[in-house]
Amino acid sequence: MKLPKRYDPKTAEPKWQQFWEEKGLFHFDRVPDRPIYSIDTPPPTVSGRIHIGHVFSYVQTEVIARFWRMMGFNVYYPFGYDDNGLPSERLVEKEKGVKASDVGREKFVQMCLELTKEYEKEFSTFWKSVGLSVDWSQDYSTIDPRSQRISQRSFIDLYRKGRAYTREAPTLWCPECHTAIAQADIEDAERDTVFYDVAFKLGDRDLVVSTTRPELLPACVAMFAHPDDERYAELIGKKATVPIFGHDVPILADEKADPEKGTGLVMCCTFGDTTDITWWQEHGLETRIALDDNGHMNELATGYEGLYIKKARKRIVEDLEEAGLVRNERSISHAVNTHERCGTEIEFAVAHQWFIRVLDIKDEIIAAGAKVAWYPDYMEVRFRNWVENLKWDWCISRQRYYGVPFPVWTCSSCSEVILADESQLPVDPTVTAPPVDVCPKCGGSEFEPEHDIMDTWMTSSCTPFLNIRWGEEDSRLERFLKSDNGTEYLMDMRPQAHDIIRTWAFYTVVKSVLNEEKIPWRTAMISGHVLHPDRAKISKSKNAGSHSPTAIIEERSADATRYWACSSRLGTDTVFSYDLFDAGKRFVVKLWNASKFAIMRLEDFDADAPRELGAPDRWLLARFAVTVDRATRSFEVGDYNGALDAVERFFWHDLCDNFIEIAKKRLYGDEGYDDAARRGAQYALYQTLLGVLKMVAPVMPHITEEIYSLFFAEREGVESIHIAAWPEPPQEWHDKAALESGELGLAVIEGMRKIKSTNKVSVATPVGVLRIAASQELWEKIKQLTGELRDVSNAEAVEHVLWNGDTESPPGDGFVGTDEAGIMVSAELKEVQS
RNA sequence: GGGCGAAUAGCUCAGCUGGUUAGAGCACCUGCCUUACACGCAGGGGGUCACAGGUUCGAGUCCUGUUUCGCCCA
Repeated sequence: MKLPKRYDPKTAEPKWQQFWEEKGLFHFDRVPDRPIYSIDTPPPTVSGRIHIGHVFSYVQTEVIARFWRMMGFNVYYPFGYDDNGLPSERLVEKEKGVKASDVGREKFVQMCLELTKEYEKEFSTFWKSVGLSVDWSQDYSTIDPRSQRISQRSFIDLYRKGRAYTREAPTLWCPECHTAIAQADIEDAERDTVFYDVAFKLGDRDLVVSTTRPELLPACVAMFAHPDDERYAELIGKKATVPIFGHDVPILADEKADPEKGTGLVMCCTFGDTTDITWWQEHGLETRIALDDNGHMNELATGYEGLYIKKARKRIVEDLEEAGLVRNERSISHAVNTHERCGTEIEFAVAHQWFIRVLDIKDEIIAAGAKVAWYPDYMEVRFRNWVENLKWDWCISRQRYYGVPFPVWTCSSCSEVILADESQLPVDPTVTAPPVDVCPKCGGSEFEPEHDIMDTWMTSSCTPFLNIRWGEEDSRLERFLKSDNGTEYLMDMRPQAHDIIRTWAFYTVVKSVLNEEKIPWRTAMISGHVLHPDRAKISKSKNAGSHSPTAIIEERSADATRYWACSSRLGTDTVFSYDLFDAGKRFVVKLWNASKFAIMRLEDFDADAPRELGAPDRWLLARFAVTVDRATRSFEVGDYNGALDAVERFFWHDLCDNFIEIAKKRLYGDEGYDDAARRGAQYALYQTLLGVLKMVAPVMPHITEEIYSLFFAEREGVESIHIAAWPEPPQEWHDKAALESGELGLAVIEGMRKIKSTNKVSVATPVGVLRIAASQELWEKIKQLTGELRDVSNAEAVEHVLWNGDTESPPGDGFVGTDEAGIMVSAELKEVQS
């Protein structure tokens, strides 16, 4: 059989993707009797464009799925879409040019559903073109009824366990999105602003405070100085008058007031920052709210009502200046907290919100995180640091529309919380009546449905539950649950990028610990980011559009792209460059060409006929055995890069450049070799090429499948390389002596090649006598290779010159050294061309 | 200010538990159309492994400090 001259990924890749899908090769339970390996795939938010960073991350983890499948596992690798929540809402508002509040809840939710469905189709098509070995029949979306049901079930369980609570409290608030948010939704941003020194009055005395938020003057409830600050010691306990607004506020002492900052005197407003909240709580201060939910001044800010924050600030500063109360102003750049979804500076609002109590169990969460094997391991530290630094319970209510509703009603007379019945789930309390007619506590019959929806992370933190169908009739908990040293875990692996350790990883651990008292996964594979050449992170919100992944896959092929993704170490960021795509492409071509040659020479290979393994064959098999060991150990701990490196080196260097060159004449069936010797070479070639294809298959699934299907599939009796068994070299291939003599032989070849290269002649140039100077001991190891050394050198004869290294060079002319100590080589070139 | 990571050839990256002369690809130089591959092959040049100390028989690898960059958090 003759393979076509060239391999064309443009036609081959879609062909194989279709083949895999039609054959259902990646279906969970295709081999139900095998042990399960389950993967908690990240459901991407459909609100963002797919960028090359996604491809980087997904490929790095998907190759591991392919590896375990070949290792004989029943791999569960689903796909999901995170389509509920604020990100999707913002997408719809942007694309359709509407505001949720104008359209109405029902209509808006409908628009969200429609648009996200469209995007999901696009996403699936794209991910198939990358060659992900996903079982598409297992896909889910975080807004689908089952996800909503599981999410609500999880909430009800947390409520019953006393973990979910509601209360009226100052909460992080986004005035743009008009909703409460959680600590994890905050992003720091460097912003330019102005520091104003504003004079308060105490009698005739000026008390100057520095502030960047003069618009919060109407919300000022106190002034603070450090207790040791002598400048203000006598003022503590007195009252100062707030400029413009004229109300009096107490002057108090607290250690959190920094004497070094500004004048050392600071105003406390309800609420400017978290310190204000602490002071407000600890000192029992009054509450003066001057901002409404949309970031406009309210009636408390007399004269400025209805103005948006920035505008109010400008006007108040003007009025202060006019009154001569601004003593100084200077421009500064400082870090502010913004909402990561929209970039708006966050405010604080006092409102009724739902929370998950986590601050009291930080240690438990940290301990659970420590039981997960993080790859790379330092990612666990990031998880721990985040949990240690938590300041808020997890705020899970959002004053939005598109998301999972709280399965909750409240008694209108006594505020008793009424939970939905399991049979009602999923439930929208605004359209469904509560499961009771009268309040079990007070007998009241009026109920108020909860209008808020849950934080989108409340559902995405359930992904292990969605995968195991937690609490559902078709629950897989029993099947998926495994334990390791007494630690029970729900799934085998969580793949994700490091930027969402604080959200997705953290919340998932919280849920698994609280709902199930288990850790969510045995391992977590944390991948890095792709950076622009100017080192900025490529992400969905920034720099989208450049390096379109669709274009890259089309131009460079999925295999080359996957090779690129596997060329940097797990967890580390990489600067985008086409260099490694090109390396991947060359690897594909080389695999094709080498296979073309091999298959031509293997066509008549009869594995059952007697064969004799020559020294080069034993050397190759020994090198192969070492390579399989390393590749397997690497893949087992998620080190795709180490595995690929080992296999590529073996293939290119050992198999192609050396073995094939050395064994060529034997493979051609040239004179001087009998059939058994030829079959020895064929055997080594067959085994190692097949093994290489298998080990490369996780990274480059298309080219390997193409080659495998053209020759190996029929002989091996397995229709696809991706469900073939991972190579397992027999013990006898681990042959130390063969390795040693092989290396010596290569040293001879290197010397011979150097002679030809120095003389600027072709490597095919005939040689008279090839002389090998070596000790008797070394020669014993080399001499079994004389036939092949003669072939590869195109020499008439090979002679041994006894030389123990006791003289500078052996007797005779033209000897060159080699990398192998103790061997020198000379060769008489027959047709020296000038 | 705290935490984590990175710093290796002109560029993009490897380098596993410390062990001869630090690797790959691109780029560069010299050759070679060799019955798989010129998208190739052979040979070569190029690195004081950020800097300064330390541990060790031995350090790119471990420890301490410094500098620069990135990420996360205050």
